[in-house]
Amino acid sequence: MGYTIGQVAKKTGLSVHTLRYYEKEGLLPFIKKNSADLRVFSDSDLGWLELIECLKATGLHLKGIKQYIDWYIEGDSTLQQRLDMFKQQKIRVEQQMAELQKHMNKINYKIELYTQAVKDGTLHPEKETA
Amino acid sequence: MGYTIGQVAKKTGLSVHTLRYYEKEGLLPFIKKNSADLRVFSDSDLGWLELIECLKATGLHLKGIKQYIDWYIEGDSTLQQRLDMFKQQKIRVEQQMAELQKHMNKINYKIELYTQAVKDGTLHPEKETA
DNA sequence: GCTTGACCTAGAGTGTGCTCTAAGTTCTAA
DNA sequence: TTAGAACTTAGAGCACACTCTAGGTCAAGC
Repeated sequence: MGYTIGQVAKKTGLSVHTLRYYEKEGLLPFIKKNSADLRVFSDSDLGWLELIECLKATGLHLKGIKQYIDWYIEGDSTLQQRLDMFKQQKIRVEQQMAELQKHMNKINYKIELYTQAVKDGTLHPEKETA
Repeated sequence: MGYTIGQVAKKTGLSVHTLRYYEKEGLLPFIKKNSADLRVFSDSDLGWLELIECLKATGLHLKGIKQYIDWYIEGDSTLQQRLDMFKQQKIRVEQQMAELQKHMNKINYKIELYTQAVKDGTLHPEKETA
């Protein structure tokens, strides 16, 4: 229930530099410091890091994540904005999934093409535009 | 069957700057120049741009895309490398899809949470780590 | 013949997200 | 009590992928 920055770095795969950078950017406003001025991460902070990772991986920039956290801090008056943000993010993820499926189809086609080409020892039809 | 850089920019949504940059980086080695030194893009070049987009969107850096194009230029002796690259890329896309599904689940949970919170006018349980 | 617009090259500048360095403090353990 | 590891801040540096600027060419239309 209390982790050092090094422990959190190991747990999350982020570097200690990145964790400090996130804090500086206002993405981790709930971290405490102990008497020796060392950061003490709680389980809740780990939860925030997971959420940051989720929003980042789905295309939100740190600025957008900060906006969400600022809304969170502001309290119940921003519930609608936060809901809207998640709804917007859901739409993005759906688009990303559709895009990814299209890319997968193209890659599968290439794998077929090149599997045959390796068998033949040559790539004949050059269907690069497929 | 012959497009100016401006026409290709409109078609693809890339800027003319980006297209020139891609060429400079060796990603478009098949583009011709006409007598006035203007680039002439062919349909095949548009196909290459689609492939570049596909590889970029699935996590390959321009350097990796260049590697593929260099292999392509090198000819049949690199068929196996190119096949391996596409297989590797397929694995990446599968991972990305799984990740994206996890993120979608988290976002859906948040949408439920905040939909209820907006109804209630307040967010009680603070299940940020869910 | 002159303006406009699209193109050209070379190279500088920008935004994002880290990543590292320097100089210093604090804790642990031999 | 002293070495070493882990932490601190402030700020510089870096990689990537653009993005823009300056200065110039060229073709078409008024």
